[in-house]
Amino acid sequence: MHPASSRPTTPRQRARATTIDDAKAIALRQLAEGGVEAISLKAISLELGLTGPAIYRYFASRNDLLTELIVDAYDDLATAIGAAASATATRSGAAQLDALADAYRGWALGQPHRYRLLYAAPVPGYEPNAQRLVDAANRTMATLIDVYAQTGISSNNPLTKRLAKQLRQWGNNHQRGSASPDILYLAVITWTRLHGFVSLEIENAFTSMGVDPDTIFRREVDALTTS
Amino acid sequence: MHPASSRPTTPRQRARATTIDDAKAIALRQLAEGGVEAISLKAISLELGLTGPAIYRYFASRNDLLTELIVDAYDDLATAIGAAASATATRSGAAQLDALADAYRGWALGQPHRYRLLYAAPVPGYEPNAQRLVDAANRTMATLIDVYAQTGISSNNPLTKRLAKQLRQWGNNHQRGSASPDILYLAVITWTRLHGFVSLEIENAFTSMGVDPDTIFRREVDALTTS
DNA sequence: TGTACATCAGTGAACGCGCGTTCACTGATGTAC
DNA sequence: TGTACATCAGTGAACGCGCGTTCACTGATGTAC
Repeated sequence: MHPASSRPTTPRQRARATTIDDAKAIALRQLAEGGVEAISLKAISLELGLTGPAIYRYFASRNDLLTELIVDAYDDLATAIGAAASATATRSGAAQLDALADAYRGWALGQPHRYRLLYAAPVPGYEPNAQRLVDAANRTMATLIDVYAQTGISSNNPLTKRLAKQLRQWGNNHQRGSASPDILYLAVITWTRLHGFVSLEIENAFTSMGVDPDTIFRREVDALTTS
Repeated sequence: MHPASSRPTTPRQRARATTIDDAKAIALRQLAEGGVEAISLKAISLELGLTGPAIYRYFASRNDLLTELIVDAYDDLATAIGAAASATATRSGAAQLDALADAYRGWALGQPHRYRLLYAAPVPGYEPNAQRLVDAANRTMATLIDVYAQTGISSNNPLTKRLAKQLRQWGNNHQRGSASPDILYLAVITWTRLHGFVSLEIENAFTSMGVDPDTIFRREVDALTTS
């Protein structure tokens, strides 16, 4: 929750970390209330009781702040699903997957603005820091793979050699070389299905249909282990 | 493609329809190049060779233009998947579903900016015209249901009475009362899975993983008919 | 422990920008008799 | 077929807005000897 204040030493550094956290909190509120375009460095600075330019002591540019927020969100989501898996580590694979899926969905429903931020279209002129974003996304994915590997769930759907090779390569890139292609494949389709469901749910697609999302979600999660 | 010019009678009406179409084309280019926030009424008007305020003869507000674009996109997508189904109407249900899925994915990959527009977060202060958007989304969904009903595919996964009732109600709301709950359920999860896959693919999630999207997509579509 | 210097937070003025939208208006096109 | 009127497209001036960002600067806090 407060990565910027994780290693405060001097008073000045502590004050600085606090200001950064406060600024991010305001930015998240702006995001929740008005979408990405409502995030304004100047407005944040004024709300902090400072003048406009002061904020540039803390963020080099608006894009920098956005990058921070996205990275934080990825890390936060990864923590949430990791925690859910830890809490159910002694239970069956299916139960662990249930917990993982619920954690993912719960995180998104609880803070839809942050979830949208993760998968928002790339802002034009936003290449700088792209590596940080990719890294953060990969950390989240790695957590998902870890949880999956831990469940002991396996797929009965044989992969082509080509796909298996690609998946193994991908696992290596994530320092997850030990994970089998089957697990990696399941992680991928779990991700696409969770994202599809959840991203529609946060736009209220199901409530406007008059259909209970919980029931369908449960069935979709079950389908992952029985296909 | 040109809904505004579908019923031109007088020269003046034709000129008007042409201007509207031109304006929308420019808006779509702005969308493709810079995202939603890059769509500007004033800039469109100037590019049309008019002065700024002239555009208000054609669109009452920026939100109105956005609504037009979204409705057009829904209709266009519905047409695309409907056409794919018609073209394969004499083939097997699985083949029709393949065609449907490919059409959906192809439409999105071909114009990612318009696909994003469909599922973009609601712009704050955007309630007016909400009904038009809901109607357009429903038309698209109705097309998907029709195609599914036509394939003759059925689910072997029994639904709870409660879910079946909700689905039937939902079908009635779309003038699709004849469709069975099984079909309606399949339509829903087809939608969530297609959306999950495609929305990640247009953000290049798979290419950055080094995994071939075509193979996984095919497998996911197959999974729909064998679960 | 005290002094000299370096670092850092914050100020205030200013830049250029493009946006959505309103208003009173002119002149051209279409319509009714 | 011609005239009187209504409709409509487009103009030009103007509004208020908030934004990101740069720059030269002051004063406070921290650091080295």
